[in-house]
This record gives sequence, structure tokens and C-alpha cells, in this order.
Amino acid sequence: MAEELDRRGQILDAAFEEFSMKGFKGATIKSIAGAAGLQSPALIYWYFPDKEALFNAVLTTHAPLRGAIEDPASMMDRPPEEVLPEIARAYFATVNNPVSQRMMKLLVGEAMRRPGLADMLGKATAVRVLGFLKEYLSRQVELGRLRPHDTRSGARAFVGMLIPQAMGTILFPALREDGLTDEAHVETAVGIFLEGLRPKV
Amino acid sequence: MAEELDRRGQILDAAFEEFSMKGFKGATIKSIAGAAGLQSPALIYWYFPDKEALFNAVLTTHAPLRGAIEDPASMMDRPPEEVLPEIARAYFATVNNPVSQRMMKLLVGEAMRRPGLADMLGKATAVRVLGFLKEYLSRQVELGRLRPHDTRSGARAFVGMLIPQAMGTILFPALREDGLTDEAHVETAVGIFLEGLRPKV
DNA sequence: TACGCATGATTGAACGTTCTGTCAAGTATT
DNA sequence: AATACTTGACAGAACGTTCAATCATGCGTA
Repeated sequence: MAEELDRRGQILDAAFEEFSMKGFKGATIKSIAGAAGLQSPALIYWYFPDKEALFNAVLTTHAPLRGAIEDPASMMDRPPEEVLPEIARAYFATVNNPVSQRMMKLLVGEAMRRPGLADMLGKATAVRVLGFLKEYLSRQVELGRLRPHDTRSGARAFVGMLIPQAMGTILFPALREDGLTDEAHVETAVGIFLEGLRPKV
Repeated sequence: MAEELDRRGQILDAAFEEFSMKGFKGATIKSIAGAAGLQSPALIYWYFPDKEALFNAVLTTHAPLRGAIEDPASMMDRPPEEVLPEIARAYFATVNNPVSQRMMKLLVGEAMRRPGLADMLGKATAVRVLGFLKEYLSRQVELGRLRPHDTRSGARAFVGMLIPQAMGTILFPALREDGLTDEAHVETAVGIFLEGLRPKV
């Protein structure tokens, strides 16, 4: 049978699903085994030493959470009118990816109770993205394409502007009821941001 | 003894602490009883029918989560240069309140796995705040104090700009390492927003 | 004042269930 | 026959919850 080929992968997939839906405590070895189509939960212990190890394996397998920024270096000198919408669209693309959605739910839900995970998540994602954006904004200020400002703040402001719309897809469907599309939001938000930082003449 | 007066309150406080730290599944009746200084977990069942009811009681007692907006009606006609920083500061004030922090951790952590709670949270908080802001921005456009734009987007952008800085205090301490203060961020972010929506001459 | 008693509050022990993790025995494949 | 994998049964602990028994307190009655 083709589907029996990778038992480990089967278990990992089921565990990912279960953990992201119910959390670490809420998902049980039995429910994971059931979701994986195993006849006995004991089989999980053949592939993983314990529940915690399975959880970590799930985390690291799906970990990449590809940075939305493809080629940081090449972006540095391109104008913000091009780069910022690109970043925003890449951001919404990952947010709309079902696998990424599950991963975010899992990470955020669990990070609340695992300071170590929160720290990792913060450093790996937030700091890296904000860090790049800060560098980029500073460079654009240098080039005279943006008004001088506190780029730490600018970076936060830019990614932040996208967050409520993203939360609408992940967590609060009620937010989407006014019908604002991602694309429309990108245009307006990026417009406000660029206009707000346009160099004075 | 004064502290023995309100057993129910004692249990609620302990449960709030435990639930917010460990989540619904992670917090046990025994650990809550211990935190409340009870000799026996059984006593909890004198005051609450079961664990779920205790959880709901915690939620509703601490529920208010006071809207950061004091008097919506009076704000509508005041200029954005005044109103927006006020809202932003009120926002950071609640974010820096330890009780609110615990409540947010509890709500966010649990909302990931309780669609009903997520929906309530979305409607009660997000939609209300965004709704008010949208109205306010529309009114200011009407008054000619802001450039015409999609105010659904504008509202999201404004509250969003504050979120990354807020996450730094609640979830990702690593974010604060660059030393940006709330006040500095409010000034820069509000500045970008206002400049970005300044009416064309 | 003294006594019997109702009532709310509290306790330790116990119950049934569910959980993680183990084990010996099995099957298939090489 | 040896190895890799799979299974049902099971041990031990922890879980939420129940229960009978106890305590403290105040009230009515003699």
C-alpha cells in the first residue's frame, strides 16, 4: 500500500493537525493515533520517544515558516513603492496558506504557555522581519526616498498595519464581514504609509 | 479574618491566575485549589458545578476589558491630532496593565481552540473598536480634516500600527530590545498616519 | 443560661475515567 | 532466521468529580 509507506510522516501529519486544533495538552496520543489511522497508539512510541518529542518533531518539521522576504539583499535599493506592496502581498499569501494558518495557531496558542517557544518565535520571526524592514527603511531614508524618521517605529507601523486584516482570516472571521479584501487593504495601507513618509520638498 | 471572607472570590482569583498561565487543560482543579490556599479541591465544587463553569465564571468576572474608548460620542468631532494619540495611549495603558495582560493571554491562548470564544472576542473587542474608528475616520474625512480614503482600511491600519509594540510587552520581550518606548512609537506612528492622510491642498 | 438542632462550609477518602508510556507477542519482509 | 514493524493488553499516575462525614455557627426552646 502506498499510503503505508511513511508511517512516521503519517503520524507527524496527524499530530500537527491535532496539536494545532487542541493544543499540546488537549491532543492525546490516542486521538493522534486515531487521526493517523493507526490501530494502536503504542505505535507512536516506536517512532518517537514520548509526546514531547513528537511535539518538537512537529514543530521542527513544519518550522521553516518561510520568511516572506525572498532575497533581502536585492531589495535594499529598490524603491518602497515597489518593495512594500510586494512584502505585504507575500505576507497575505502566507497568511492565506492553510498550512501556515495551522502553524500559526499552534505556535501562538502554545507560545502563551511556553516562554521558551515565545522567545524563539519572537526572535526567529518578529525580530528578523522587523530588523530587515528597519534596515530597508533606513536605507531608503538615506537615498532620500523617505522622510527621516525613527525607523524602528516605521518598521513596526508597516507590518502592524497588515495584522488586523490577517487576524480576520486566522482568528476572527467576524472582522471580514465588512468585505474589505486583502488587496484593497494593501493598496490603502501602503498608500497611507508611503504618503506619510514622503520626503518634504 | 478578612481574607477568609470571600472564598468564592479567592477561588476565582486563583483560577484566573492558573488558567491564564497554563490554559484550561493545563490548569488542574488541584492546582487551582492549591493556589487558592484550599486544603481540599473538593471545596471548589461547593461554589462551582464543574471546571467548565469555573472557567466561564473567570471569563465573565474579568470580562469587561474596558473599551479603551471612554466617550465615543464626544470624540467624533474632535481633531485627529488630538484623538488618535489619546486612543493610542489608552491602548498602551491597558496593554501595560498586568491584569489585562493576563486576560489577553488567557483569551488569545484559549480562543485558538474555542471558535465560540474567538467569535465572541472578535465581535466584542475587535469589531467594536474598528467600527468606532471607521466611523470616526469617516467623520473626519467629511469635515475635511482627513483625505478621503477607504476608512475600513484606515481603521485597521491605525490600530495595527500599535500592535507589534504591544506584542513586545505581552508576548515577545525580544522585540523591546531595541529600546523603542511606547510613547516614542505613538508619536512616530501617529505622525506617519496623520501625514499619510493629510488632505491635499 | 444551657441544650438540641438546623444550616452552610469544609474535609479526606474514594470512584470511575482517561492519560502517557511499557511490554510481550505477533506479523511481514529480507 | 534475523530484522523492522505492528498490535492488544496493561501498568501507574493523574484527572475531574462525588460522597459521607465533620466542623463552626447561630437560632429556637426549655
